[in-house]
Amino acid sequence: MNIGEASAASGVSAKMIRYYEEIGLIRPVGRTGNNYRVYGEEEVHVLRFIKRARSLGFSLEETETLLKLWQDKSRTSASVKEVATAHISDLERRIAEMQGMVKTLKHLAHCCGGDDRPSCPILDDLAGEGAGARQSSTKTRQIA
Amino acid sequence: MNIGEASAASGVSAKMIRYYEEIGLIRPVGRTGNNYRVYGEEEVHVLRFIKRARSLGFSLEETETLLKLWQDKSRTSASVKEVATAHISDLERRIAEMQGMVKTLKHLAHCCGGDDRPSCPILDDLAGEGAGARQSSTKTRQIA
DNA sequence: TCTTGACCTTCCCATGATGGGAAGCCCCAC
DNA sequence: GTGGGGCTTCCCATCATGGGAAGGTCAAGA
Repeated sequence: MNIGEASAASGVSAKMIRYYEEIGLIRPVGRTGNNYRVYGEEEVHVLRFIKRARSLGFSLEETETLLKLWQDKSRTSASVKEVATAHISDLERRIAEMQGMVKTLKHLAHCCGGDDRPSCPILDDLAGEGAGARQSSTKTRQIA
Repeated sequence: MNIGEASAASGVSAKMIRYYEEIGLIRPVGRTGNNYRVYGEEEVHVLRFIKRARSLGFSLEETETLLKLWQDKSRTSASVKEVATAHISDLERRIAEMQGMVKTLKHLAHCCGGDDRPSCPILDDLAGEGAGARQSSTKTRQIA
């Protein structure tokens, strides 16, 4: 299987497959006489694992950890769960941060006429001249 | 005011102030005889505006747009609101994406014993061998 | 057989926003 | 005058991904 076929079979771009090999996330595969990389079902399986981990928001570093745990038959499920729960916490932290932004922005947008006049509470807030918006704004500031 | 004082007064690091100047987000300020940048209250006000916009998640490009609108006395509040609502939509899309990840991950973590045994539904899912988890997984895949 | 197009290879560059750090100049206080 | 801290510019790193150039290779069709 060429890199293009492995890419199609795994959903990982050829560019990324080479990159993953370069950074040591996956092992270098064999080459044909013309220097083309050759992939088998096992390599595609690994690539799909990576793809799936990435789609769940795991970083490449976390993905590497998970990949090693996957291949380590003597792992404990606790060690895997630990990686997952840490990632969940990180996601939830970022979600809360963004929700704080949304809350503030929605309030400001709600207060903004959205008409032809220049007067705008959104800009007033950004300029530090916000009247009542400073309440949730301060909260957002603390988060960010 | 030196760049260090402007940094302290605005909350923007000196490094970033120089960077913002370099990319044209803020105008180059005057220099003293020893080539030090000199800032006044107005520049600090602009820096605080940027800081606040960044803390609400606006990109530097969006921040530049907002900054220009702020300085354009003939702007319409509608144009400002448009930038804000587009950003809200973007935030909400990213939040939903991450919430999908969290949902899937929590389900998997819930199914994982987290004990000394190697059997792990989390790894099974990543490996594409998930039994029931494929339900919400598929959803996450569509989002990501 | 020759050409053409679609592969593959490596290498360099760009993104977005920020930080780290080196080398060198400058100023103030002691 | 010396030391420490501030300023300057310049280069590099992050994280994951894509774009594109230059060159080799293969397969199919004229």
